[in-house]
Amino acid sequence: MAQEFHALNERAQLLLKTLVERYIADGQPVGSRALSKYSGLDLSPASIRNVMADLEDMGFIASPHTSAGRIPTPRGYRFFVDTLLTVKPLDRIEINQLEGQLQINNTQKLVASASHLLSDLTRFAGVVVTPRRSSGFRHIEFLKLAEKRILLILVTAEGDVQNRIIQTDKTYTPSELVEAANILNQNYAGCSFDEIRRRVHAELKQVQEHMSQLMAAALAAGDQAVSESAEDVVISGEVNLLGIDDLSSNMTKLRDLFNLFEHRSTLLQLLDHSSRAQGVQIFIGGEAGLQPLDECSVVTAPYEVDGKIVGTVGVIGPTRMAYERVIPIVDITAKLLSSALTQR
Amino acid sequence: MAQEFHALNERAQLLLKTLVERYIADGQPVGSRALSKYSGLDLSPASIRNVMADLEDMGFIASPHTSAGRIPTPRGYRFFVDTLLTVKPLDRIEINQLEGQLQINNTQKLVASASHLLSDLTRFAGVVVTPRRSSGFRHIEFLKLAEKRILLILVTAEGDVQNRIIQTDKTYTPSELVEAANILNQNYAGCSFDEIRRRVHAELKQVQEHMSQLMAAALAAGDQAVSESAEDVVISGEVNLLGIDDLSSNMTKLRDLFNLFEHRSTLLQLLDHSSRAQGVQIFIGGEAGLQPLDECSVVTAPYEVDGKIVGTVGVIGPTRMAYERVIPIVDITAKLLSSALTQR
DNA sequence: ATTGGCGCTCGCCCCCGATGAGTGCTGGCC
DNA sequence: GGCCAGCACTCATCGGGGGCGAGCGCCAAT
Repeated sequence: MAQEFHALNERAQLLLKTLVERYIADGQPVGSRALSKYSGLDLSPASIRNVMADLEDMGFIASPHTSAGRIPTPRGYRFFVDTLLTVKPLDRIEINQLEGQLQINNTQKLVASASHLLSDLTRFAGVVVTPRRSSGFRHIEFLKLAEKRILLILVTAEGDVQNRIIQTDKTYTPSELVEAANILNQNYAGCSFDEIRRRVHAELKQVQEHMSQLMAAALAAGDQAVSESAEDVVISGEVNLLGIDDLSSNMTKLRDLFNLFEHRSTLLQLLDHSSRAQGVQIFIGGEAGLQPLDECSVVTAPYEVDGKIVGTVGVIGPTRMAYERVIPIVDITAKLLSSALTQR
Repeated sequence: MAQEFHALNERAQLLLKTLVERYIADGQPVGSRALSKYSGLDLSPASIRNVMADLEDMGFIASPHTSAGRIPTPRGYRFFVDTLLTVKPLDRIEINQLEGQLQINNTQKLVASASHLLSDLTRFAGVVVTPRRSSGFRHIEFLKLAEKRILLILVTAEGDVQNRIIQTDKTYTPSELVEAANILNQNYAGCSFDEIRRRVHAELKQVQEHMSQLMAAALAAGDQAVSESAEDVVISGEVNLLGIDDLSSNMTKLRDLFNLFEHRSTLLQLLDHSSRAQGVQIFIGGEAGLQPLDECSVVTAPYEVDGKIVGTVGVIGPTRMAYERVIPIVDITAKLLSSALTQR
């Protein structure tokens, strides 16, 4: 009534805040009585109801049915996280503990342990988009496994190791393999495979026919190896979501959600989207445009190597999650991952 | 009454068989009327009921409540799969199709695709125990990533590639790294790390101090890399189990089940157990001694390399599964995997 | 502007009776 | 002795009806 349309006065904001907090804590629709008790304001339930009606008109809250309390709408959540939420950063000690949990054996394990960290801490699903790989290589090696079976080992510029088995027509001697690897390593380390292919053609006419065959195979394999695992999503702790009653009530929704987890590519789009911005981003409900995420929120943060964003970490949980806890966790994990990757 | 205690006459067997088949097909308790219709025998429901009472006394079937039909007990299932079931092997064409689905890039991918194959075909969860690795190595290599950061690449005897990053105290030159690798490759390829450690101590006193430091680090890393990923379980298609109403009715059980999937080691015990025997093995319900598998069956088969069993493939699904379909699938997958691994 | 009061709406729960599937038993028939 | 029609009985499921209680909107009084 007397409420302006989009502006929320202080009282309304405080009430919205406590309502969202209560709902996140309890999972029960919040009524005017409860709100008058917990808001700190000295108002009777009746007055509260007036404000609640306004909040409902403005689309911040809704009631699931006539005689229940109110619950936040997606828009209500959004306003909450954007302007009402106060996150307290983790203290130094906790951060140090987390740091110890990150395995730094190699990139794959590092990424996996970051994902586990997220899911363990939040008790939701943790997700990490693995670093985008450059298309060049740092080192290449051929190893003879058997007649006409060669193991190709390829170290990317980032220090990741790829490997695959090549079937050849011809039998190569170990020294031929070493020679081929040497040529590639000495002349073309750091180049993209496309470039190498062009230059090998142009510059190495003198290279013996069978050697160039081997190299072609290597390049093709390298191409594929790089493009295949170009970017991937690591998810862990999906199990945790089974315990969340917000989600597990709708069996079909739950299944859709888990199907989404198997469809890495769809998820990747969403998460990639977030790596354009800096800092923690939050997608509430279907904001991402994915139905299975109806009742979910995704909290993400990009991580970087040498100041360049290379991937995203995140948490997927119910919309009704303790944002003030999850946000700093995601934030810190991204930072820890950044620094762990930059060191190497 | 007139029924001998443990022996089932032909009629009883036929009825048990059709009962189990009907129940597997419908998921509904089977009553005497349905059984008299589908058994092929020309018997009235009343007569069927007599036999059913006997079957119940002997513990092969049970009724969930007074006025429902009967469902097989675990013991009933066991008898069914052991002596009543007729599996028809897949025909050549199907097998060839499957063979095409197995990626043979490298062992990890091969195992992963085998697991996917199983889950896709059965619409249950597919599981593969990765091959046990021998503790020796085929090839080792050090690569300098940065000052005091060395990438260790280790090719196992089976042709798998492991990698990890070593932090060193001292800065090594690339040629030192090559030299160290050469020493190891030329003298100790194929030996276990324990053995190498002893022999390096004894034989290479003359090796410079800092070199032996590097090697110690390498050996430690190698040890750990091998033992860490010594044996692992790859699961895929867990999602499929969410759709099975036998399982997803009990939310808590479902959660227990998914928790089991995260506890690889527990699962490993069960699956390892199966790799002692030859051919397809079936665990019905809690036969494995794991509560979460109450209403599940596990169908497994070992696979081999060069005639030696090295791992297990399997399917985890509801006890009420179409065994005559699942069994040949698991069987064939194990054989395909064996041959794919033996080739290399 | 705030608030106590009042009537109203609904979701939840429990009880109840009807329905129907399936059983066990009995007694007669071949 | 095996088979089977008939019958009484049990019990899960389903839909309807009533009581309960939470919470709301509105209004009149302060």
